[in-house]
Amino acid sequence: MYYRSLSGFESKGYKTVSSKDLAKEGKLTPAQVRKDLSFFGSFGTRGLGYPVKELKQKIAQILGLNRTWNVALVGVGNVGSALVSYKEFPKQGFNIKLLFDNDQRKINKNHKGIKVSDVKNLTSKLKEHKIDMVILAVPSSAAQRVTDDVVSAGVKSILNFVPANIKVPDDVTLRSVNMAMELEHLSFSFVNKGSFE
Amino acid sequence: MYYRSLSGFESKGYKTVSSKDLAKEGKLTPAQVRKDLSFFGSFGTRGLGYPVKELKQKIAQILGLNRTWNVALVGVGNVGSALVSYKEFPKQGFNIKLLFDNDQRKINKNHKGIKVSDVKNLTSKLKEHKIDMVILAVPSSAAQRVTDDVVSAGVKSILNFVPANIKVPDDVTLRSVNMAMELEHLSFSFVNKGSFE
DNA sequence: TTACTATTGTGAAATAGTTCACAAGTTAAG
DNA sequence: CTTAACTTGTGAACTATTTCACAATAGTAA
Repeated sequence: MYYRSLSGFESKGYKTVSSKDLAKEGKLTPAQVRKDLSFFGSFGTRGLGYPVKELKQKIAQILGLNRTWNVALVGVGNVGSALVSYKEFPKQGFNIKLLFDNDQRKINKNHKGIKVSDVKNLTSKLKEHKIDMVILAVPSSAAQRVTDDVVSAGVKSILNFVPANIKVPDDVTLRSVNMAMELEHLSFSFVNKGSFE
Repeated sequence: MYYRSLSGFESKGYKTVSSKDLAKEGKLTPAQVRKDLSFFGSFGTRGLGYPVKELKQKIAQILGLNRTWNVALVGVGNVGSALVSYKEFPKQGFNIKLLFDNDQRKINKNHKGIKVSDVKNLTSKLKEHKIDMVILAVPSSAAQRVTDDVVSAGVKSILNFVPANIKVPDDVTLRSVNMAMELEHLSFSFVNKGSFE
């Protein structure tokens, strides 16, 4: 979030920003901002604030955005297709290099300039192309099976869009995005307006 | 998350589950599960556990899943198209009733059985069809403008897929999904493996 | 009935996270 | 040079969340 805010301040021509400025962007307190940043180091100057460019670069380094990542996507359905075209990914150094599906009608066809491979060759191709991260967008029924193959290829980072409870070993980072859950949040807030939240 | 776990236990034929069972599903402690549930009431039986069906129904009620919601989607691009076809939405009672775009080539065409309307008529149509929630999948540059129209139509719940910092009044619930941020999480974990986390 | 095992619900204790408040440093104006 | 306005970095205070631990039951078997 700070990274995105800083990009905004940078394009507005700011040379420095205060913790107060950053706080306003994300509904935080200035103290929170200072504590957050000070966890990683002492980037600001008393009386002046934080240097926008340098802080942005520091955060890029912390987030691992100052390199490129080889990403593979499994499941070229509705969600998968959308992600292939998602422009933010390459902008931040996440390059989708391989696509996989199990549908013969899709295999070997080009999809936004990338040839779709048979998911049967998943493990070998992931190794061969030195893939760092895998995005899962397969049907729920196939999710665990595909995940096991991805793990056996040595991939340590998985972004899961399947609404299923997937198990991975401790040394693998799994992050799940469940769009239905996001709408459930809204309906919860709606129903319980004022009570909890 | 509990709702999803309970669905799983239900289809496996469980009549009751313990806090221990539920904890295993979501990497929580049994104490956490009991505290979470007890916040909303006392649903279990000592010695026995929680009745799966009843607890699931209770959570559905808490989340607002025991009714249907009228949803509109603005921006029928890559992400928007994927969401229109997302099967989990109708399963949980979220029915996409209206689609909007500003591209003349898309307007009045059918998209998965729903006619795409001109975004010019957004406010009036949202009111007319009693829309409860709006999903935003427009380009960043249009996000705030569209949001303002949505708010002025009286919609109180917005799910935003645009990677931009959108402002809404306090009485409107805005939830944002930023897919690039999800990959940043993975790269952060990768780079800082073992250090923080 | 009794003994034993399972399991909830919940105060109390322990951890974790946030905000406060202020010394220390920076800039600008007179 | 002095004063005033800012603003960081960070212990200390405060607030919130999680875990512990145990009384209170429920089920089962002898």
